[in-house]
Amino acid sequence: MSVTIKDVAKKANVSVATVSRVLNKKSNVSEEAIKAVNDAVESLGYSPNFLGRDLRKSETRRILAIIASTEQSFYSDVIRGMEAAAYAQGYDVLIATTQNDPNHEMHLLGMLFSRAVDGAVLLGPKLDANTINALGEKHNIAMCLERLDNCNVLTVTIDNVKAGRDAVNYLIRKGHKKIGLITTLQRSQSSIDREIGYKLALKDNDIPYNEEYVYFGGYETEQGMTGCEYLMNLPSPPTAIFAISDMIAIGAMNYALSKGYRIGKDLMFMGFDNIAYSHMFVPHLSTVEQPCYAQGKLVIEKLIENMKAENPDHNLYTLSHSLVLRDSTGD
Amino acid sequence: MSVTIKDVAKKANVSVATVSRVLNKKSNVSEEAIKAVNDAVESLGYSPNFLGRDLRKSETRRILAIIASTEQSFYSDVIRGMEAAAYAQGYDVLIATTQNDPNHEMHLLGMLFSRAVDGAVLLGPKLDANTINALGEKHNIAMCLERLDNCNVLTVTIDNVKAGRDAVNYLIRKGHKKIGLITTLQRSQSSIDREIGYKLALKDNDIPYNEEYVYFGGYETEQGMTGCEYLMNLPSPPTAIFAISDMIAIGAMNYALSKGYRIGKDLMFMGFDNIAYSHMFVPHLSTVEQPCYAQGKLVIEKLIENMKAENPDHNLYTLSHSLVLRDSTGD
DNA sequence: TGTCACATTGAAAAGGTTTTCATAATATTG
DNA sequence: CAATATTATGAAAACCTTTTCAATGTGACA
Repeated sequence: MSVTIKDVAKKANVSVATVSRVLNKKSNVSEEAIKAVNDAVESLGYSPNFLGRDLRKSETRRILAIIASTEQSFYSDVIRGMEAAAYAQGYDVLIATTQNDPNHEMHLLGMLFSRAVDGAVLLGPKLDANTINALGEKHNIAMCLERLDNCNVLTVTIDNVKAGRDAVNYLIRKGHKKIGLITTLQRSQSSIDREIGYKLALKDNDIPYNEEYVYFGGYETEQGMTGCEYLMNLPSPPTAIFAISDMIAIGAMNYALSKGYRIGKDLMFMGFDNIAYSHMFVPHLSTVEQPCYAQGKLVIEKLIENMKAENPDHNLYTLSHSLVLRDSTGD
Repeated sequence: MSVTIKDVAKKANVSVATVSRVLNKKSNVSEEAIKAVNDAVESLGYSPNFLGRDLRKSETRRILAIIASTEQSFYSDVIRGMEAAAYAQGYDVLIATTQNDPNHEMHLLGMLFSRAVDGAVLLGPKLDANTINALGEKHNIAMCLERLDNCNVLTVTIDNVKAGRDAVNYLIRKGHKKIGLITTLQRSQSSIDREIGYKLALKDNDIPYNEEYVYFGGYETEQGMTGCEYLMNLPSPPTAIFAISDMIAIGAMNYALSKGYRIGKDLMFMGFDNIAYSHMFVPHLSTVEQPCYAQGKLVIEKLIENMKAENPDHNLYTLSHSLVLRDSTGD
């Protein structure tokens, strides 16, 4: 049916071994044979069957990146970083989405167990730490952007506790004492960590923690609006709000705008992620920026190292974040 | 090294053929054997090697979606649709990005030629129509969201000419005669088509086409700002602006806001795509909505049909769009 | 001339599955 | 009871590569 290495061999009047050698640019093959093979490949329109090749080599040179969905545009820089690192070493990166379904996440990891890919990177897993630990024992798994408590699988992330702490400390330094937090009900470790950072910053400044100031919503802008509405309708509303993502912060600002609050003066906002839109909104949003590209690049480099290593590296790597200050904090 | 079907067979005291039958839920195998095999699989932690399986079956049940990058968040609904259709038939969808590099696009298509996937969907190809036509002759390729002139490859899209025409006609119906267009220098067929629609709408209403009113920029919000600045500094500036994407429109509105134009009154805006942010901005953006999920779903259904078909379907399927009217057109 | 090193080559094994084919055992039919 | 289906099974072929191993041919060297 479709043209195989045998057909090429026949046409070029050489053995399949020689064809393989030419195709893989091995030494010890005559100029003559090289030409004959290349001509045959060309004229037959042959492309090697990766399934046969990969089976024989038991290696695919493909890495699977598993993400919840492609909606969060800030994943795109992480993926660019992953691709750059992978491509530099002759690997391809494939992306698959779980739509937040842990079962589907497990299904996708099946591609790893069944050797359809050489490794997998989880960007915000839905599976629990125990499960991932168990899988990490036997397979090439890494995590990126999101760490998991008690998970000894190679991880590249930022220090979300410190990032939250820095963000809130900045608001406090701006003179605020009543600081709202809009976070998510659906707990990812990063949101938990940012919340811890929030509390630590209060403690740093001897401001008592008030659970009324914490709103639990979702990742959508709408829930940012609702969160802001809730906070501003408290008897003693906050004068600054830290949202654990820019999407949420943008929703929150939207509500505040519609109610006539003067953002950056009466009410300050700090987001997280520095997504493209965060400086398109008027007023521009202050936010915490994490090194997306660098995290993606590093996790792939480490993962590929692990593939070759005797003793895989199961460490946690923490890259550094930074504050980006704009209108919403009066900067 | 790793556990194979042979190990399972040995442990279960049956032949590999029987193991395979159990694993693939074939009939004609005794309850006894089923149990023995399942127990062995469990105790050995066996998962079948997909490379062996796929090679033998010459089928992977995987489809590759090739996109420029995951940055454009509106791809996410298309992908959701693709996944739903694929999953319903036991296929997986893998995503790979080209970062707008046609060479990389070709490299990724290599996975199709080399049978690492059963089919590929191009969402906004960077390759030209001739190349894609040639590839489409021999391989299972489809296009989605973006058609290509003179390309006879299965395509699912909307009628971008009509969509542009509808959008601009709406602005005209609102009383505008001086209408700006912000489009992109980098020509995709959809942007060309929307521009054609723009011209047709003018013609529909006997408004002469004025090339001064057309600004060619990029897909970023920044270029939307620049485009708006250019248009509003014309001797006789437009009173309404159609941008071929919401990102651009948001940038444009951002400029207009900063200059104190009253959006929806002095100056109207119409975007394209109905991205999540388009109703988060104040003022809310009027826009053209295309059925992303439905397009993704249909293209996969048709592509899978084609895989089984004698005579593959190379038609163009056009789904319908709609206007979403909000503040920016005074609605 | 004989020996050796080296370059080039092909036959065949290996990688892990599914599937075909033949066989044996059992059940059904007349 | 004989003849025929039916069911359950395993051996081996097939899928397409890469790689090992042995073999051939060539040139260099003594």
